Amino acid sequence: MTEKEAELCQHTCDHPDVVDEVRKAMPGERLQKDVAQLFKVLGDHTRIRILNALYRSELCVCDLTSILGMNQSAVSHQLRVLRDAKIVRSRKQGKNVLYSLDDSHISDLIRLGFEHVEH
Amino acid sequence: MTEKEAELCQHTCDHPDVVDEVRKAMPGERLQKDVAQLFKVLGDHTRIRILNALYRSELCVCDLTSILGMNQSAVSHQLRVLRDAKIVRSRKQGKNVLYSLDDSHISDLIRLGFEHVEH
DNA sequence: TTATCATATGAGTAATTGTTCATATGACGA
DNA sequence: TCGTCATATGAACAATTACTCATATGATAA
Repeated sequence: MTEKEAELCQHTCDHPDVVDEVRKAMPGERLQKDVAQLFKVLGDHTRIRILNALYRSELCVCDLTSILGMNQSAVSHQLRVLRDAKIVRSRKQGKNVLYSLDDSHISDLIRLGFEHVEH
Repeated sequence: MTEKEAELCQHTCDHPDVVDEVRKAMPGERLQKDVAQLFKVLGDHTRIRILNALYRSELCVCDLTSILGMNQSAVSHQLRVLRDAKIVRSRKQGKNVLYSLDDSHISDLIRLGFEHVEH
């Protein structure tokens, strides 16, 4: 739809003032993109399983591989996504790399997600 | 990785007991899939923008089309995704269909998401 | 050093997804 | 009834993504 069409649409609608108000109250695009990105990273079965495991304990890649019953490469790839999103952090310990949740906000988010789904 | 390899991996790792504990404490697969699905639906820029708009007011498709500056078909498609996920609900009013957030849990989730991103 | 183990990563691929275009549905006013 | 408006939906397409395979890195042990 072109901008002109959207404009027209606004005029014909029932609540042009509400629309204007909402438009002004909308958060910035950057912020909304970041939030969408955060949820997108949380929105994957494998990654949710990883986070549930890390919610209980700091674990190495090998532990996670075993817990999830997946191949090590797949787990590492997903850990990278989680690390890039600053949802988990890692530290080296000898040959192993130990992962843990980065932030308590994340646990809250996941908990709330489970609460919602469980009704 | 085969199951046998995963098994082997567990033995070589530093914390086989922790791994066992975590494995037992993991939520059911169904539940984890549902949570991942919920976050996945929230994890899209357009849908987050729709939810932010509806957070302020009940709105018809036309209002949303105008606020987002997108074509009507795209908005309708995303509303369907949100409706299927029971994140928004709709009611008819004459020619229009009015959408609103379905549940306060959802507002909480989104608010938490923004709080996290804003640091 | 060399062999082995834990982890990371690039390429390739199949599946999913968001948007557009065209069209359908269904309600209202003339 | 007819035309118009608001919304919904199917098909097509481009972009993204999760996984696998093969290989690289980097640390430890012999």
